[in-house]
Amino acid sequence: MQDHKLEREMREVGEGNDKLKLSLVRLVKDSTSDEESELVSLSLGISSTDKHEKNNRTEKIRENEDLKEGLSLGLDIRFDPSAIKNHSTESRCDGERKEEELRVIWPPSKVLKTMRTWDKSEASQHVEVKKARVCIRARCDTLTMNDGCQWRKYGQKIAKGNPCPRAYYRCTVSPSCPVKKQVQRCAEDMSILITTYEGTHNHPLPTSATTIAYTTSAAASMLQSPSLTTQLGLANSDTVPLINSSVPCNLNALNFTSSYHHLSKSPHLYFHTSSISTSNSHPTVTLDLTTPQTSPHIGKFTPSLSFIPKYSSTNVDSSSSTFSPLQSSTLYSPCYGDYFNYGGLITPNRNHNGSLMNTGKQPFLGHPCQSNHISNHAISKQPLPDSIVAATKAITATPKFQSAIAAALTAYAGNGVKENHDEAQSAGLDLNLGGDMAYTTNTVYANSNASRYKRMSFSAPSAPKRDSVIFQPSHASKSSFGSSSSKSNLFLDQ
DNA sequence: CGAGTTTGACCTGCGC
DNA sequence: GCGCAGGTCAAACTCG
Repeated sequence: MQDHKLEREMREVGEGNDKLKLSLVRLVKDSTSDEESELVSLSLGISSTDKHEKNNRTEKIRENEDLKEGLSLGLDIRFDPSAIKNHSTESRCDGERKEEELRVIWPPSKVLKTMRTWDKSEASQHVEVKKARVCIRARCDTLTMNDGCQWRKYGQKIAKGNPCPRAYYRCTVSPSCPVKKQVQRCAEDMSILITTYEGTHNHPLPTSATTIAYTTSAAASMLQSPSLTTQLGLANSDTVPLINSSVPCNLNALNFTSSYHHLSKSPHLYFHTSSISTSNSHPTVTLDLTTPQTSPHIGKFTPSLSFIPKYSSTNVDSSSSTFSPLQSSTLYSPCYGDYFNYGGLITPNRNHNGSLMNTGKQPFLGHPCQSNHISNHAISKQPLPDSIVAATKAITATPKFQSAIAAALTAYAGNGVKENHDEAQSAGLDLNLGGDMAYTTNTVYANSNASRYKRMSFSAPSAPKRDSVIFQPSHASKSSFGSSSSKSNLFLDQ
């Protein structure tokens, strides 16, 4: 009976991707409303008119449509000193005002120049917002991280102190989009890819891109938080590690939408290995995703816990309405399998949105540091190993897996999101981003009418030890997972 | 031929 | 003012 219900829910989720997305957003909103009284909240471009919309079907439909089109998210920081000033003190009961207040927008770089005459006394009190950046360090074997956006390389330069060239990319989703990013390998550890985002997308994003947008936006917003920077005592050239720091800030978006509830329950965010730097007139939030999650605060919350997908090969085949990892051509990536499973896509020789990069026959002439990367042809034409297919089937056929997925999804997308949400919380359930996020993003891909996303998918040569599913409750003391497991951790290794 | 990359030249900010 | 370094431009090039 119970299993039957779970299976039905699984199918519903498979068929109703939009439903899940809607549910997730509703979940986000619920969480936001729960915490906004005590936290500096980040709307991150998501409307928070939660109290009104519950009974407003029109609003839901519109919201759902917004999701289909992709959210307009980015490192949005509205350059409004007064707004910043009032940011943490004003009442947030008015959803519209909150949205307007919090969806801050970065000025284009050229506008920034003209803003440098802005009241410097004001600027000295707060972290300078004009060139705030979000830097993400992650182990990645590919040229770049696939963040769902469309980028065009416009320059490459050898930076001082690093033999690896720094590549400059510009967002090309919209011709006027000011967002840029820099990609560079870490000099100390070539396996670490450092991606720095700067600017605000002024266009709707593919939903897959909203993931990183959430993160960067949240981080950048945190950077803008006067309260936070005051607490940290940030000054120029300061770099403040947030490890073990009990700085209360609501970085909900960092957790992406999937595990949002988790943060909502933990007003204090403990960065595992992140820092804020305000040096070089570039206030920068660094999210270090290269360190194993052994934080002593693991019992509380470590954003990277939810940030790091452990179930890397998740994929949803909407056509067959089954939840089947590796079923499509979207496969494990050595990069995103570890840290950024934005749909399980990697683009070793493509740009970040899958359009051809360094197209075709042109040999890769980059720096030797990059030469060890897998070539496009070597990967993209590699057939899916039978072992992976077999593993996939084995995984998906495992009752534990199905139960776990179903239970987890039920908590998010089942009837009565809030109730299930609370149940999941009470059960200590942390639907780890690995499964959840991959599901979300792959849902997008599965439903996307943009063929370019489908073209992005390709087969990786192997997926060593990555085809495991780990649903890891964040509160170790709590137990019970779904209906089939009494253990707090459920590991479904193949 | 269009899209995208490469790469040397150029621009800009900053410290001395 | 000068030099350095980061960042950007744009012509040349490759590829499908």
